[in-house]
Amino acid sequence: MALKYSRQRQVIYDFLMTRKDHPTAETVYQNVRQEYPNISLGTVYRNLTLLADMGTIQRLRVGDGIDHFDADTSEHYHFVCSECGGVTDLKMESIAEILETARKDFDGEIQGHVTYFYGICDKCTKSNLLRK
Amino acid sequence: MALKYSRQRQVIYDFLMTRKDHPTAETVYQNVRQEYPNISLGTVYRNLTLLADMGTIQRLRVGDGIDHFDADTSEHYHFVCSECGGVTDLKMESIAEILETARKDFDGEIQGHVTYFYGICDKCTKSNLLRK
DNA sequence: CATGAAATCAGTAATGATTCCTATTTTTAA
DNA sequence: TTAAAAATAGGAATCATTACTGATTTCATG
Repeated sequence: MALKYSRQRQVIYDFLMTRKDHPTAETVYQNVRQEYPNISLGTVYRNLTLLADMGTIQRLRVGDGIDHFDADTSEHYHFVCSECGGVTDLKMESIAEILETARKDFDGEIQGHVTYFYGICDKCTKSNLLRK
Repeated sequence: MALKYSRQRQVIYDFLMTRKDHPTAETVYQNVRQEYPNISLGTVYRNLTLLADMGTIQRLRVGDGIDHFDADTSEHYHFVCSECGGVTDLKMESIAEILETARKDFDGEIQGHVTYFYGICDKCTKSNLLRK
């Protein structure tokens, strides 16, 4: 039960901290494999889940059916590009007040909310212009 | 390309309209099968996707890895119980203003947002009390 | 430092939701 | 009535993720 150190977990976490694009488990695997050639995909999944359960990292579910991971656990929001599928950070003031709005007329305990925004990212908008 | 009537699609949509608990494809299948015994699961998936693409129904992704469907396409929010996994409607005033908040400092076009709330539903809270 | 129980691992098989494929059936415009 | 287009049933395939297993690593304790 007690957590023991593991080189693999360290490498996975270190890698995730270098990225701001919220990679998937597969992407983490492909990258970590560069310096740790025989790490297994199962180990990547297990450790990402472990880290997420501990609250050390965040698991993002943005509707594309694939889990994304984020080493930044501070309150912030995400934007998903409908064209390239990229997931980026969205710096904005807190919208935590929507919790109060939701609680107004609801029986049951509202503990939190998940919000993400979607549209077309800057990069895709620009490359679309070039294409015309 | 042109849409043709299909009895199966009709039955699927009719069933979905009777439910307010946002069933999954599997649940739709199990129920529709009662009155239409040899409908196939693939047909249910195909039609739910078709209806969602047309905007006739809504596809909900609430983080449990299974798609839920809702015949109510009006603006409203959803609550997911962390205990029983149930998805229920949440009557609350519009929080569409968070789009403006998000647009303030973002390069790229924000078209919409997905928000759902989570916690413990009334039913689970009450049955938890009984258990103590 | 040695050691052994617990944790972790690599590799692979299994799972589960969803999509794809194909031969057959249904719909519908002409 | 008929034939092209759309839809279907049934089953195979896909893909992200989880589970299993025997080997390896970690680390508290002697």
